Amino acid sequence: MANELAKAYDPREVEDRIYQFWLDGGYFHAQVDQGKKPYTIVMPPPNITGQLHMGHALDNTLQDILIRFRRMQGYAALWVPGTDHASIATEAKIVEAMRAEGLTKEQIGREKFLERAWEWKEQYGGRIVSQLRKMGSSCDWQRERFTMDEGCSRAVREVFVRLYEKGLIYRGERIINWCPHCRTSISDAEVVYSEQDGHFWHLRYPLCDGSGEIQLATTRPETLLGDTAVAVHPDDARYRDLVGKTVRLPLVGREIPIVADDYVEMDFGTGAVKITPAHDPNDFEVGLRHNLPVINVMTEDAKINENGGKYAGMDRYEARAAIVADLEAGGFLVKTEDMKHNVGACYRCNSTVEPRVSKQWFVRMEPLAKPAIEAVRNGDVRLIPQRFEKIYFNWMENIRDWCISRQLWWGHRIPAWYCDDCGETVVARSEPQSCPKCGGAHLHQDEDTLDTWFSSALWPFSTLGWPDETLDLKYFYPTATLVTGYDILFFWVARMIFSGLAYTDKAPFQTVLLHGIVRDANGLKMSKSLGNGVDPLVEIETYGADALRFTLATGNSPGNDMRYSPERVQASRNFANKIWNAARFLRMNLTGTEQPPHLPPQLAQEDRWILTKYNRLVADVTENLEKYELGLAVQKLYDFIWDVFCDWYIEICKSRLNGDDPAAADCARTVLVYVFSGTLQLLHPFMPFLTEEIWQALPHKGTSIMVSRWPKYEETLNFSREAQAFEKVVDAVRAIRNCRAQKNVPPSRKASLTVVTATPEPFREGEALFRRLASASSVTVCTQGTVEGAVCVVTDAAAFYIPMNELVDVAAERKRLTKELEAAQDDRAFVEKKLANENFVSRAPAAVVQAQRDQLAKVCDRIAMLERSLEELNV
RNA sequence: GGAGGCAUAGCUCAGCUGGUCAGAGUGCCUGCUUCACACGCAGGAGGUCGCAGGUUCGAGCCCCGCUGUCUCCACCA
Repeated sequence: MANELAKAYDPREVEDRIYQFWLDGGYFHAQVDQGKKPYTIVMPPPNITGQLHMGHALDNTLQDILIRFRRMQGYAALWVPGTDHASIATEAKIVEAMRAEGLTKEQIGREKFLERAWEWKEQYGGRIVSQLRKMGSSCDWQRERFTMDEGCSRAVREVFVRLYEKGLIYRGERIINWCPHCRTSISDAEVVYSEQDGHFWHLRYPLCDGSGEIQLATTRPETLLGDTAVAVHPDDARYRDLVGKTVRLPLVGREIPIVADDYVEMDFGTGAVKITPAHDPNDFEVGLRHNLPVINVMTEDAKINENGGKYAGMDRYEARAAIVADLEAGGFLVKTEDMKHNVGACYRCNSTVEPRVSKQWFVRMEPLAKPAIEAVRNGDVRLIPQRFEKIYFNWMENIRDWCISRQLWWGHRIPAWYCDDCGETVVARSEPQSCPKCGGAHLHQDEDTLDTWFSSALWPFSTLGWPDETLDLKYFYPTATLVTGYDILFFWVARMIFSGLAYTDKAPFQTVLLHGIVRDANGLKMSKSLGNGVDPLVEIETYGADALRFTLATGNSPGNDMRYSPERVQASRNFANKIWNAARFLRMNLTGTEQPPHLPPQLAQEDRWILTKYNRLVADVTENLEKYELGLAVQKLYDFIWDVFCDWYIEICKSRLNGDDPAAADCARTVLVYVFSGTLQLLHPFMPFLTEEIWQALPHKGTSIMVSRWPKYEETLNFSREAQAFEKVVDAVRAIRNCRAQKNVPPSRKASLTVVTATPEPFREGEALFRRLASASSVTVCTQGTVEGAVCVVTDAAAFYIPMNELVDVAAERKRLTKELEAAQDDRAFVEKKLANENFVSRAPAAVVQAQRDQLAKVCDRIAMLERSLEELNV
């Protein structure tokens, strides 16, 4: 504590210094140690273009809590950090930056573009990493990885080749989601649907034989240019005779068939559907079944192409308007309805996606999904909270093939080459020199790159050396826990699971801890466009990283969203300050010669009380952390530190510390340090900076709290009988304070105190406590007797007489005591009734019944004392 | 269309395997220049744990239904 006189904790003075101290000590680095058990977490790699937001802050806080906890428990705790190249997001940013210079990527070419991209990565890739340090993240920075570094890239090529060789990767003309703005395909998972106002245009298509027309409706009339059929349901009596006939496509003039397909819903619209195989996923399927031609009518940027006749060159919405106008003019438009419908948009740029047939690479999912489902079903991978398993199964069981090729430059280039001579496709780990089929020397590589998530899916093992059987991989893999938001369960978690199983034969992690989204104080999602995001770095600057971490860990249960409000961080900051001041108090009372604490043989009752409570805390916090109940653990620490240790134990110790018995003062000091430093250790995973700073200033062994040994529950510290006895004293102090407060007697006004009790020991020993905490000028403890004309306070264990004659209003006293008596009698009746219930006594566990009996005895004692007091008042 | 979450003090939320579980923070009220802390101390008010049933000796906690609310999946043109 460099600035130990400061009344308030100043995190800005502490945090960077402490972080550097940890770095210098090498405490973050984990290595293979056969004497230890491994505990591994791989960090969800943030995008290199990204900046730290509250989601990262939460995610990394939870991970750091777990990793620090396990490290202190003696595990070889490895937290692998890294960043993701985020192909589509990064490429978009670079393209945007180039536009400011008046350049397009096509102008400068692939090679130059990639140079720029790497420069960009060098410039900004470190930003988020340094922001993570501000959080106190104890990652092993020596192992920091990047999804496009040599090792990860090698893993990507290896996986691609293996899957291809197994027939699990194929290339084909299929309908995919196309983003006209990003100009690339995107996967199903990358499409975000939202309801929008639109129209439902009812059209008539005339039959070629002149015998009439068929009516149908569409929300996208511009796709009419690519229609190659009209479909009706095979059971639909209305259209049965029309199947096999042809219609003349309005505006285009093409003759197209009417086909029967049970994809059509008879009850919806007119029961007839125009079929555009090139621009609708369902129509594509229909097209396959009926061997329909596929006519692509759009360009990459969603303009009508040369197949669109006079509409060629128009933007899709422009064309829509023109076509509707022409249909109307041609008498083909029956009516226009308003209709809300779901429109898919690119999750990156929010442009409306255009389904489009194109040649792409796909991963065949079904064979991969099966073992991934099994791994979760049989418990090899556990999701927390468990309800996400259902969501996971639902997705995995209905999964479709994964489109993995992207028409982007920034990313892992697909390791496929095509022979210019014979057209052979060669998939290989490295560039082939000649065509294995025809021997030709001219090959060119596929232009596309892979979906970012293809490389992220390998993250748990590619970062540990896979495909090589490295020592790290053997020791640290499979990883223990994966911590991430439920929002990327499909994007990432699911894909890691099937990837791990497919390539390493092991599930990549045992437990997935899913957390929710951090929302603003009003419950809205934090977003750039709303401008309601709270910057974690600003919060750290204002309140400290520990306060931020504490806020994010508190009151948060797995899988649930949380709200972030300034009041909550302030409360956390106040808690940090409370701890700081407790430490100041200890420092002011230490002699400077203390050794790391050993407990003295002679303990006061309050020492046994606090040690018992502390010991319970050790057990509880440890258990909570092991069960991933981080929010419960931190709540218990808060309660113990503030309500038990500070408000009671420190106050109680002041008598001994300021008294004239040096042995008693030593004893108090020792227990204070013992309990406090142990508590700091328990709190360290949550508030690492503060706890380290204070721990260093207290008597301690070892170099850093973060590598100190996690406290253990000790049966020898469990003095439950004495602790219970002391609770009676605490209760008494509360009751006396309560009474004085009700009568508005200031603490400065002392009065003598007479305790009448059947169990005098704890009260005799607690004499000093009554003087200090209950404004007693003197304390007399006896087993019987009364004090006339005194205020009487009654607890379960004793009656307390405080003579303050001038304040005693006999009538008011009688009323108060009567009220208390009635309440106690109600309690007694309640418990008696319960105990009178045969079913309860016979069926409830013995301990529960006994607890009720004890309760009854207590209430009876209390009633007796209250009755006696009332009698005395009447004398 | 399918699945799920949430509904507990004015506000924000905890409450693990049913039995001192009716809690915390914040806000509010009343006192306090108590020698660590006003980012504090002491005391207090405030809830039929969404509604209606059921299981049980006993239910915020388990089951069924309903209402409100949020989310995810599917995508009927």
